[in-house]
Amino acid sequence: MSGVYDVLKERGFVEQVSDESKVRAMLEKSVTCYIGFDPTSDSFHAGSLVPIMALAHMQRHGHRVLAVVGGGTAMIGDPSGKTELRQLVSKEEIDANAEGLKRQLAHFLDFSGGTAFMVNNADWLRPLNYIEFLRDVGRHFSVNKMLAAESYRMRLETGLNFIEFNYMLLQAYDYLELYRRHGCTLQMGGNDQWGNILAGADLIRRVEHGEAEALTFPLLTTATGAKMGKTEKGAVWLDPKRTSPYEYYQYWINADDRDVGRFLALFTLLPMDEVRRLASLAGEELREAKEILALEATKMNHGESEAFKAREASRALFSGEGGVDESSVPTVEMDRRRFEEGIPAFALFADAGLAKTRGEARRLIAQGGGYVNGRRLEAADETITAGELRDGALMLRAGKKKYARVKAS
RNA sequence: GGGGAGGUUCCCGAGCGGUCAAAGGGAACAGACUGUAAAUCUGUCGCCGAAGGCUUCGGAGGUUCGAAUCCUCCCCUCCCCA
Repeated sequence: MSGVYDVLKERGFVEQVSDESKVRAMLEKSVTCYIGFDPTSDSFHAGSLVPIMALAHMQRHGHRVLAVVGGGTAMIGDPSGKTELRQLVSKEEIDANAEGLKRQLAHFLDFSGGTAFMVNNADWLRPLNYIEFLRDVGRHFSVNKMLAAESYRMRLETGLNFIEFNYMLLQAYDYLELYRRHGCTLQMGGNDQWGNILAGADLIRRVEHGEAEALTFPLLTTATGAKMGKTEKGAVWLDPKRTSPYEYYQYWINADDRDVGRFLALFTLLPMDEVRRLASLAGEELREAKEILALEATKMNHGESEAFKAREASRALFSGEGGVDESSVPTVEMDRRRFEEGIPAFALFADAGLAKTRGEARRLIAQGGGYVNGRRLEAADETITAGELRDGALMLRAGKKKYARVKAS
């Protein structure tokens, strides 16, 4: 169990720590740590992988980890790092979402051995009595201090309402409650949570005279400045129904050169020696590193067999045409009669999801970015007929990288 | 509660009675170049379409031959004062 701290540090997980030497010493023995997650959706996306991987490391090093879903706080909305009031979510939705999140966490954490737990802060937040809460918790908070906090300062310019202003108290109270219930002495989170986490550690000190620490992760952006886990098409979800393993794999293999080393360290469990070797590859060779990154990251989330399937599909599609295990490419079903009648290419692309509108599909094809079975289309209104079907399916390609298989049924 | 400034297409931001589907920038998409990377260059970037049509400028009404642009009411945001 020794050395998680160094592992986390070396792999790039550490942005700020409340007290480095204390935390390091604390982690020599088994501790209980927690990270809060927002149940505003029933799936995580790649942007949440840093905290998830951090928990995975902690558990692997013999610590107890708590994944806390903010069933209570999600009803408030955390203002940190946001410029606008967040959408409030209903209770029912939150509870259902929490279930989905737990299933995904189970790919990274082992919930069976009594060293990983999922708890919901709704359990203690919802029954709270306002008056008591103000007396017991509220009195420990200085408004002056809160206003000075980085997380609120930004919002002070655009406006912050009272409900959000309370978020810090609730999250601090979470930490206190977890300290009491589970002996939790380390809270981790994204760097935007720094203020909230410290507030919790502070509260524990004041109320329980206990010692609790804080550790934050860097907020990642890609080398081009994009948010981690976002693509033009939206978030990269961990849920295979929202982002297929193939697309997930593609997200990683498309990583910017400059991100490869960081990503290998953060999102795979490969030994750091290997990570460093891969990251030092230059030029075209770096593609090998990206392939490993994509494979390993996909394995973590979707398991080995899906990861290998995704790699095969990806290799086949990008190494020229030819035999592809087409089943791993996103597939859309379409009525066979439409092919028998003949379908205009632009309609086909739009309906297959490769373009949002028919107009966009027209443009795509007109600009030379539309392919059917590897043949570049000349005109957007070209008619595609059943004669083009191969084994009852068509392989469509939009631009260089987007594929879709259309199956006639 | 009083006073002021605003809400424009994904974002920022011009427009302030016709020439506006709406400048400019960013993002995004396609092509060329490449290594499924970046950078660069070119093109595209409301919806349907062959022409042409249709729906947009916070919401609802109104004035006008004609409104994103003028008027009325409403909603929302920010600032100053209470």
